[in-house]
Amino acid sequence: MAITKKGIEKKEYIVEKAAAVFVQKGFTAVTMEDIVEACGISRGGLYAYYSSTKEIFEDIVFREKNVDYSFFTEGMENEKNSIQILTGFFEQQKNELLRLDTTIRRAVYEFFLFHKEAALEDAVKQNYRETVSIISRTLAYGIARNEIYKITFEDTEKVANHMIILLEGLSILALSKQISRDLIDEQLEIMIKNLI
Amino acid sequence: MAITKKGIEKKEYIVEKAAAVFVQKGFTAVTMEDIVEACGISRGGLYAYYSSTKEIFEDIVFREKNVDYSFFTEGMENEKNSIQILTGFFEQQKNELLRLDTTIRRAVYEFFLFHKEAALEDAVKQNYRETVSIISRTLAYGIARNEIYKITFEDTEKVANHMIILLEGLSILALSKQISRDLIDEQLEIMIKNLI
DNA sequence: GACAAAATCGACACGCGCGTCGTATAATAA
DNA sequence: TTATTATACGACGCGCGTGTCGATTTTGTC
Repeated sequence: MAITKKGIEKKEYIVEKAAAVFVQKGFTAVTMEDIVEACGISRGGLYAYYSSTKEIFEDIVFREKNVDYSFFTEGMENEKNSIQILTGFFEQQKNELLRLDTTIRRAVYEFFLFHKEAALEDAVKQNYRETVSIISRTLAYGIARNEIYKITFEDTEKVANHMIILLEGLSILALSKQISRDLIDEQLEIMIKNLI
Repeated sequence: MAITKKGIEKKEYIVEKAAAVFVQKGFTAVTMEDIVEACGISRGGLYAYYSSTKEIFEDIVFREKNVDYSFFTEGMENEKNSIQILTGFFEQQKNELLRLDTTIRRAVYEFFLFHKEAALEDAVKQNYRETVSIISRTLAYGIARNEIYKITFEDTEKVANHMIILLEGLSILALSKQISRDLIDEQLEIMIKNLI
């Protein structure tokens, strides 16, 4: 069987193939039929592992590797300039923004707009909190090094939230209104300017 | 017939009833059947006016009255404080944010995530541009009155964009992660602080 | 009232996606 | 090899949404 490739779990295989479908069509529009087709397996074969698109979708999102924070931690350990660390992070986010239609993230947005799912919600919130935390610590690090002086230690969390919210806003604009690379650059620049 | 209420056009009636369905279920999940039911008319009756949910949805969005800018224009004409004008606008936006699940806007987000529709896109972009413009002018007005001094005349458009993007980000967070009223207040406050 | 035009109805045939289940195939053990 | 178990298949009946179209009702006009 071409399906059970040596050493690859069937579930992993399904999740991988299904992810491509969700990326393209979003969550709501996807049917079990679509996934059967994308996987090249039978209805029965699929139902043996998953009994709804929601189950599959959750699995995909949970398996998504979390954000990699080593960028921040290593930067601070090596005593790099805080502004450089943040700028690098923004650069990385910008690149993701520009290829948002090739990741599962767009489908996740759609999912949350009209579906409630506590488990997924918790996962996303957790991720959000972690990101706020690491940015916040980086800001504090920058303040301590006198590289960031327009905000105080008390502001770090607020400002970290502010940054992420702006990135979310840019995401939505990128998805629905096709904003330019220049606008993104310009906006990220403003954020830096509000720090130094 | 209870349907053709005196003086109300059939299309208006359909649009009104259908809007409630889209508000509740989003765009993708809605069927013609749903709308037939919501309107209390027959399949044939509906198809005489609209032949797809997309057509109806577009009509709803086009009929949505545009944002009311009199708030800004009147404020400036009466020489009100620019910060007060902006704060008032934010307050208004905040209230909308908090009841986003009762407006068509959430469905519009969903629509744009996975559907292309030039006409609708243009309408939304146009609206966006107008909002940037009026905020930008208000900022310039505030700078001229020495109420806003952390930015210059050249920055007004960038900063206006910045504000709207932040509001969009807050929208998404409000929809998917149930942010608190306090967080919104805190974030809007930061925007004001970056001006004065 | 009588007639024509317009509006409305709802039954119908069709296709699709669903979830199931008996059968067939493959893997494992004896 | 044979027996046992796990895995995979796909046909089936079902319900739902679709778009159509002839029949029916309402509206407008003389």
